[in-house]
Amino acid sequence: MGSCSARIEPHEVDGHLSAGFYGRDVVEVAHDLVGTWLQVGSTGGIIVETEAYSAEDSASHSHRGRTARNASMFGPAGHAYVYRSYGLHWCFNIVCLPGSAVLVRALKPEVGIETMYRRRQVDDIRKLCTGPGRVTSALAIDGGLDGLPLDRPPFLLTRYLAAPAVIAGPRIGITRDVDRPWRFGLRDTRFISRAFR
DNA sequence: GCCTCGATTTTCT
DNA sequence: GAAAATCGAGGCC
Repeated sequence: MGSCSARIEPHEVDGHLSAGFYGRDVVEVAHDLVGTWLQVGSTGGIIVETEAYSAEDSASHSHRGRTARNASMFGPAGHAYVYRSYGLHWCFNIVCLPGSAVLVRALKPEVGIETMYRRRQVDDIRKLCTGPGRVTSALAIDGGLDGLPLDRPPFLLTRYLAAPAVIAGPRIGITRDVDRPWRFGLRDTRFISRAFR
């Protein structure tokens, strides 16, 4: 049988990004997610900032193995990992290879903007989805969505910008492995949580 | 604009 | 007991 022929995994199915897209090196996926469309229910926008966290990375929740909180990081690629940060905020991640995930840090708001203003209680569009805790607040993401697949409602993740200009730099808010340039951002946008150096 | 501080869950020492 | 992949408010310049 012809088991030696390479099989090309499609990265999109009916417009949705698929398991073949997510099940790659987390740094590549974090880079490639910049410029994609993320929608949850009626709210969403363009992903403009991400960070990669891998299994061999001491800044990652998965570094010391599986716990109740991080179990979704060891589940299927293309599912959500949602965790509580600093006891208050939720953070939304996209699971890649086992023990790795991409943190979504910022969106450019595009749809459901009035709903997002109502949820966020702010008057500045840059405070809607600029920052990981703000993204989950605006899109109503909480622990109830932890572990769910991203290729069906309430999620919608699709390619959007054709050839986004992506820049890279060190991650934010971590104390270990601080020098890895695993934060990615869209170059020409004001919806980034902090400037790249 | 900058800085400091406090809220609260999860994990580790 | 303390630190962590954060945010918003209040004080100051």
